[in-house]
Amino acid sequence: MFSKTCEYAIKAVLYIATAPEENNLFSLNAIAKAIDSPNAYTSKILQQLAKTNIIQSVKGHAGGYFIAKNNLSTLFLSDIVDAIDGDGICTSCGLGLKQCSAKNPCPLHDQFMQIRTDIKLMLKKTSIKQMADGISEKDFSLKR
Amino acid sequence: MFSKTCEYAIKAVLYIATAPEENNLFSLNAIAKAIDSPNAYTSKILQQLAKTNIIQSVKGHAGGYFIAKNNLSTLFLSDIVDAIDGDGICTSCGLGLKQCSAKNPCPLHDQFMQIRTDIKLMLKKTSIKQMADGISEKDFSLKR
DNA sequence: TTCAATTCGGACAGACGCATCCGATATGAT
DNA sequence: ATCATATCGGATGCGTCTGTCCGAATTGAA
Repeated sequence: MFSKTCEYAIKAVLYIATAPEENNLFSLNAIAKAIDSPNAYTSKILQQLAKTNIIQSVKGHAGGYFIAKNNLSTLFLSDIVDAIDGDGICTSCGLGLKQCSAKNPCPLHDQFMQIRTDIKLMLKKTSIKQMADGISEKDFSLKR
Repeated sequence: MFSKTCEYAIKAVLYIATAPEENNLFSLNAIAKAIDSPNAYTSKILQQLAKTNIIQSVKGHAGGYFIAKNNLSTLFLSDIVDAIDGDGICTSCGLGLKQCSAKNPCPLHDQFMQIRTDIKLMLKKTSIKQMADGISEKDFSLKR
């Protein structure tokens, strides 16, 4: 469904979003450990998320990553997926045809239309904050 | 959604399934041309489909590939996807967690459950024969 | 029998996603 | 100032999926 990079990104954002207080910082090491991801690779992903303003970074001594509180309330799963994998999962043809459309449909077009619509809707309405709150409540796992 | 290999496989099977008469043979070259796929690579995929009995092959001069008529009526999209990509698309966790389940769910588990169920159902009930019939009628494209 | 057409099967090449390494840069503490 | 602790950014390596090459095997036709 998602690329491995995107899976790491989602887990990282969810973990950062569990911060109980505003502007609570998490270091790269803490994040990578919490989501059981390779340290160096996770660094790249966090940089990418910072560049697209999904998370914020603080450089230097005692630095780390956090999510601005005003961002958190408007942050959805779709934002992360778009930033990392793009929106191909919701738009591209099931057979990989570039000219596939409602007017010029591939044989699978109708079958996939509904699925893609459902995925798009799910990503759009799944709030990061809501999921992060669920983690602290129910001890959801971000590892294994 | 699917691997490129799987996309080629689906297109190839759909093309072969458009045969108007029983046991109508298509050569590798004809298939690759019809679905706009690399010749040599398509060969590998057709071998794989033949090994899993989704299609049948005839070796030697004037050989080629065909689908046994009694197979065609019971052949569904899920058969091809299972043979090439496996059933991970319908079963594996959205975050790539191996121990994710209803008892021990990841934060995305509930959201993905419905999507995966829908995909599985769609693949299971989408008949190759039915789609192939649609191709001859409406001039669906298997290229571009 | 010989030849041409075709699938089969193994080895190899290329591209891209995944992952690592290391120096540069930034920042707070001593 | 100097140092320790972080993130940043470029270069590089690895593995898998995608794709190619070529000879072997099979079959029908001349």
